[in-house]
Amino acid sequence: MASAPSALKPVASSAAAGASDAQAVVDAHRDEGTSELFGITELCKEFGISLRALRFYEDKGLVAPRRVNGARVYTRRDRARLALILRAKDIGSPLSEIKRYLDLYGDHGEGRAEQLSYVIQRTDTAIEELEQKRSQIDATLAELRVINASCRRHLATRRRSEK
Amino acid sequence: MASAPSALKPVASSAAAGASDAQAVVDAHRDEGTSELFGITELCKEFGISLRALRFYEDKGLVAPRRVNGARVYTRRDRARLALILRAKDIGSPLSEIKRYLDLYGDHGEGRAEQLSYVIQRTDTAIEELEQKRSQIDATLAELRVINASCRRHLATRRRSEK
DNA sequence: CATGATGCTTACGTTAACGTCAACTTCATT
DNA sequence: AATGAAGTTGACGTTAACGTAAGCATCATG
Repeated sequence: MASAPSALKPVASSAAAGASDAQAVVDAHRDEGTSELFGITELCKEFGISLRALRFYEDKGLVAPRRVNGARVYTRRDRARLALILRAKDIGSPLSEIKRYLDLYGDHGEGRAEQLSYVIQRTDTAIEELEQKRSQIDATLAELRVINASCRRHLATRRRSEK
Repeated sequence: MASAPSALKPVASSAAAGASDAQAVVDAHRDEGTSELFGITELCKEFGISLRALRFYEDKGLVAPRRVNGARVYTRRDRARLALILRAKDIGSPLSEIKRYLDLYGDHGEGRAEQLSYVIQRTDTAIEELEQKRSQIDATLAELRVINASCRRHLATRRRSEK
């Protein structure tokens, strides 16, 4: 709630125009496009985070940019991962969770059946957890609306009896 | 996401049977019922938190139980506050936020018009922020479902070509 | 070639949210 | 009176997520 404006841009939908946003994001993540590359400051500015933070995420193994003469070079995929990281953070997940979380976006399609069902399991539980969190938010929202309405009523009544 | 099962019980709806859950929670919070009292271990067990944690929340001014011979005694209101605190935590708000947040549940109805509109403002922005967070969760959910479905498809295809 | 600008690494500092101890006090029992 | 359970207050340790500062390499430019 105190989280910065968090410039979470739509990750520039890439693939088919018919694909849903979610599909696009997932695709973008898998895409190892060597095409567009980004520098660290570039990316940090775009997402409104500090250099230190991004390097920190790297230390934690959340992103792994290539190096060119020691300098970090980020691909579109790294950029997509970063977007996921920041969104997950805003949702309130700790980085430790996010790391395991990110693996899910990786290579569904290549692995053996065993790994596929593992991903299915993980996503299933992740979905459940998120749905729970969502319902918590809904409950809080409902209460806040009650308070808000109550205040507005009181205020209205007060104004009537004032003049 | 790593949050414990979080035994968030419905706070035992109190008032009119017609009132919504949200209304009941808000009412329960305002109710300074001297009736039911709780000890610290009792409350901690009920909500599945540590003694240290609850005392910590007190240090931070989130709850203010009465003292009887130095020992903490919690009212139903304190209990309701605790429920709100834990839910807000699960949502991902830091305690610092939660503190200001809790004031909203306090005394809408008594204050002067000035204070009423202040609460309205605060709730308005809080509602907006929560709605944003909610939509972030929705986006993530959508993506996870895409991944999940994709894996299931792959798995199905694999099984077909296996025999 | 000197000079920024940009980037890298190492290391220490910081805040939040507790956990863990240690050293009592209070209360109910034995 | 002694014991044990439950509670209290510090004080210190810890983990997460960075911020800040120091010192060094690289690269384009005047």
